[in-house]
Amino acid sequence: MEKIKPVRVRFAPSPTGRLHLGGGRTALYNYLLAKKTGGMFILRIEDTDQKRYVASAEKEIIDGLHWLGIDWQEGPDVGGDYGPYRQTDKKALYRQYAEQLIEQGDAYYCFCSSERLAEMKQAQQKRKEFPHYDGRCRDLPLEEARKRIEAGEKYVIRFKTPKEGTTTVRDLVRGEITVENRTIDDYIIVKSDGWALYHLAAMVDDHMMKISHVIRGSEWIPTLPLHHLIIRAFGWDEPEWVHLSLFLKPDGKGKLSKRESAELMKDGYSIFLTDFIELGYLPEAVTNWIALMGWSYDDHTEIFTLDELVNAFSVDHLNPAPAAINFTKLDHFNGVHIRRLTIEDLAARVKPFFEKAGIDADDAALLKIAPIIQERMVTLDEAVSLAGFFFRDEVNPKAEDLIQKGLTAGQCAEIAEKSYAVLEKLPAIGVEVGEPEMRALVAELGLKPAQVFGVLRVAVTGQRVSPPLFESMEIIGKETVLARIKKAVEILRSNA
RNA sequence: GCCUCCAUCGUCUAGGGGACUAGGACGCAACCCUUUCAAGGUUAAAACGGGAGUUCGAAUCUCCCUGGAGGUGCCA
Repeated sequence: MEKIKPVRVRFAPSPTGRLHLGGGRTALYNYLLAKKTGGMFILRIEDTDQKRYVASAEKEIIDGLHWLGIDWQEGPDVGGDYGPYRQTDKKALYRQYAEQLIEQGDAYYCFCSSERLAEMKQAQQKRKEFPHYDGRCRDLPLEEARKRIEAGEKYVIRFKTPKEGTTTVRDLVRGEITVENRTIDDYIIVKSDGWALYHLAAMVDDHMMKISHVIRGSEWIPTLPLHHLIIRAFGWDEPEWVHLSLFLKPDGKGKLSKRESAELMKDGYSIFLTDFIELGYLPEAVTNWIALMGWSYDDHTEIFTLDELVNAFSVDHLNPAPAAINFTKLDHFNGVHIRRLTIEDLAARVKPFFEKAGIDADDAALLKIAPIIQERMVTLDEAVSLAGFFFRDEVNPKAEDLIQKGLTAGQCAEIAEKSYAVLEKLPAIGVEVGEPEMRALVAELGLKPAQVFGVLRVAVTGQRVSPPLFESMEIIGKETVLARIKKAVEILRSNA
């Protein structure tokens, strides 16, 4: 196996909202590459946009990442040697770098008002030109600009992109990306409020934090040449660029957006990472699922733990094509990972869902129930609908459920009564003692097993679909089982 | 509109000029197992967007078209 150099990578979300699936995957891949190469994974908060800042977002991002099992060696919460890790703590620093660019002639002050800019843009659109700054302030003498600033005029700082030739940047998943320089706008890098924009701040940070690989979403490809030009203007080393494919809506039409998320929640899905907790998904499953969208290992391996992912991960198996997310596949992964859990683990993970449903489920019982519901669950919350009857004092079966196909209420009542008689004589009810006796009864009555056991199942569990009957009865205990059968008989009689 | 990226079953994908009769997974269908529901097992249906070219040979390389996506903010 080839020896890979330790990387320094970063996940740099902006705290403007909730962490979604795409962000989670970007963070995951960064983490995976760092772990795999014995490198460093850094969390950086890009909060220079004061207007869109959401106070709770940083915590949500951290919680979501931790839930997936991702941790970092440097970040706003854990510190590190290359901080600060929050961009709002570095305003003056970005400013200083912007000034350097101006001194070098790679950037300039621009005094154009937003009104003029808007008009200009409109005119350009009319002429079917690509929208770009027309360069009015581009060649303003620096002295004059400084005087205007002293006089109190408002200004921004723009990067001076070359207007001739082409720029080529190499992306590790797509190869070379070439654009004509005239199509790269003179982007604003410092706003009139003095704050640096992403294009400047992120490049400064990546350089100062010695980032070796920038793994980010492909929505950054259009500005990649700009970033390349900025780095080159400073004379810095360029990181390796890795642009990840986008996540598309399940129908493949357009990228994920918040609009649809409310709709999704109704179906038990979400695009926000932390929602999956209450939806009953395992972090193992979500990780496995998102890891396999845009990346693959070989032509048949699909089930991975986080550690296995670390081992298997490689940037050259990244796929440039956008991927439509597929929630039914998530369901599949969740089922697989639930079945991989130990009984103790499953019991512990299912417990909060019982609590939320107002059911006081004790650990001992949970441990007994876990094995018989394990292979029947897709999501953890289903444990409640599947096994709630174990904990309820009473069960209220519906007559229509009690009555089996091809039988009358009276016949079913009789089945229940005869079953009661058989079970009553037993010292206890379970798979060993109980099932043989009941099978004998089935033969004696000349009925199908499904009919007899069907009556019993609904009587004891209150539902048509349940975990295995005799295992269930064993856990419930003889006394309760008999009481429930008795009640079922009453229900059937009154419906006869 | 303009710029850029992308293109294999419905979806996620394997594929790197001959090993392709295009493989796996989800989902779907059938069957087996079965007291329900699952899980499991077996099987089936299902794709190289179109056209040129390069080559003895193209899903793989090139070009064009088409389609899709992203960007086009004093957001990130």
